[in-house]
Amino acid sequence: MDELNEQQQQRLDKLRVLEDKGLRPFGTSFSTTHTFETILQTYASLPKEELETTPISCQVAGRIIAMRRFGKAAFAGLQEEGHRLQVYLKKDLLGDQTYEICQSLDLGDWIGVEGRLFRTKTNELTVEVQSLTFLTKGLRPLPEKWHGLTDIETRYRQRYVDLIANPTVHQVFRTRSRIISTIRTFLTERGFLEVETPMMHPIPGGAIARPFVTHHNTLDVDLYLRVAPELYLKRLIVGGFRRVFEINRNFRNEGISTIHNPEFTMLEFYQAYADYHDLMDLTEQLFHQLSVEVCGNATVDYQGQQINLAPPWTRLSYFDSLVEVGKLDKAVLSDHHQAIQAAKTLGVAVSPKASHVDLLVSLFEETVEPTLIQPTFITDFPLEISPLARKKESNPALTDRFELFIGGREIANGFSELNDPIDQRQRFEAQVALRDAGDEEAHYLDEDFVRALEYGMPPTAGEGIGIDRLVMLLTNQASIRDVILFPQLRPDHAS
RNA sequence: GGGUCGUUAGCUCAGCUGGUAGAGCAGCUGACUCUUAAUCAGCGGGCCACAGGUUCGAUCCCUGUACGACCCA
Repeated sequence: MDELNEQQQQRLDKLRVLEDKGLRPFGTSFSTTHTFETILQTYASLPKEELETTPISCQVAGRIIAMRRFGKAAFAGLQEEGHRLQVYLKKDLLGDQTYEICQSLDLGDWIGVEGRLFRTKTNELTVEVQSLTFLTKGLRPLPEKWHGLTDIETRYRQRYVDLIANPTVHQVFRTRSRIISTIRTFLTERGFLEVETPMMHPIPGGAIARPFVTHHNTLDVDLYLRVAPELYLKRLIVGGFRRVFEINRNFRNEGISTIHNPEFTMLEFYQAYADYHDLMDLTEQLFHQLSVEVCGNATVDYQGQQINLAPPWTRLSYFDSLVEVGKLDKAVLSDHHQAIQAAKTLGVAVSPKASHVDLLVSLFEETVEPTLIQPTFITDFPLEISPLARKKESNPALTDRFELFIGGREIANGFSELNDPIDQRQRFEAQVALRDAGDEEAHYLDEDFVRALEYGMPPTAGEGIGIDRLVMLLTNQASIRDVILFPQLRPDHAS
């Protein structure tokens, strides 16, 4: 423990005083009749007179976050689950002994109270306390009441303090939970089965990304934290599940930014007999429903931009987007030297090893992606960067794939799955060649996955949706760290 | 990895060209039985992120380190 400051010492002293009075500073249980939320909802509009003629008793508990004392009476603000309720402590109702305890209460302490609801002169719904139970002593002072806790580093490192001091933060994480449960219901209602597949993979696969490595001692093998569940979910389609989904963590050993956390939550779902068009339709429905149910409107404000999630959304092919949105010369699409020139003109860094498709990817990220504010499906991605997607019948250099962009960033990725094991093996081999040439993000050859496809996977479409970025959009948060309870930070050696 | 900025009381922040530090809230003591940024009177509280350097003297100038934010790769 750190060296105690003055206020911590005073709180420890008060704890001893409570003990001397025979009270437990860290209590056991307390039964409540209401949550603050139900009280505030149920009685919000009940007038003063009615509360007096038909008294309502309640037993509630919360953390003290405000205290205004008047000698022989006091008002305390309690907080529970991000909601606030005032209680009135009066000496002649509580008795001398209990009131003495009230006088030593600190901001941060937890108490339970029993009493009657009334409205004050200023009409605030308040509990007039008849008896008080001390629940837990808080040994550290709370942040300040006006500004709360604003230091970003402390907010992330000590999220518990952030949640106490900033009710809007509390609200963001409640909304996050609502978003995820709405997604579960949406998919379950449509016949999708929720499954759990391994987080530790002997061969990392399913995405182009660098994995984290760990070691299993008894088996004496290296295992990789998964970069995506894709290859396991498709094995389940092979096994005969018609529609499956998984909402869980992926781990990618990459940099940290306002839109990247090393562990992040991904929804992946797979639907047999469907193609990528079906999934674009389904995605429009899902996002529209989420927006209406969670935000109350099909249009959401994201960082000052109005984003309309009502379908239908723009659908535009990858190549067309480079020309129409990115304003690049059409020759760039086919001519390597033109592409290099375009990159240089735009100031995009060009590796001498970069293939033509690598250049197009960079040009897309530079000229197209940031401009896609309204929901847009970009379709028909090049084969080389889509090693798990089905070839387009009309053009085998492309795939039946889409990515969804909203607010200038990628939010989802889906495609008609490649179910031809012979083609899949060739694609893996091309990836292995890239890996041998030094590309650490390229795929490994997963023999067991190819074997699964050899047993026959029905035509299937699959999609992944980045849950954290979706939550950012629907809660209007600028940084991924504001939608992840405990974002990854460098270890803090000071504490 | 590079650049810019930041780190001062429990919290939020001031601190001028270098002379060993201030406010508000919170805390403590006292007054007050309908306050809600309660009010009034008084009082405490600091390794100025850390380590060096320059200087008679450093929160302040210089170098480095740690952590964070933003931008770039």
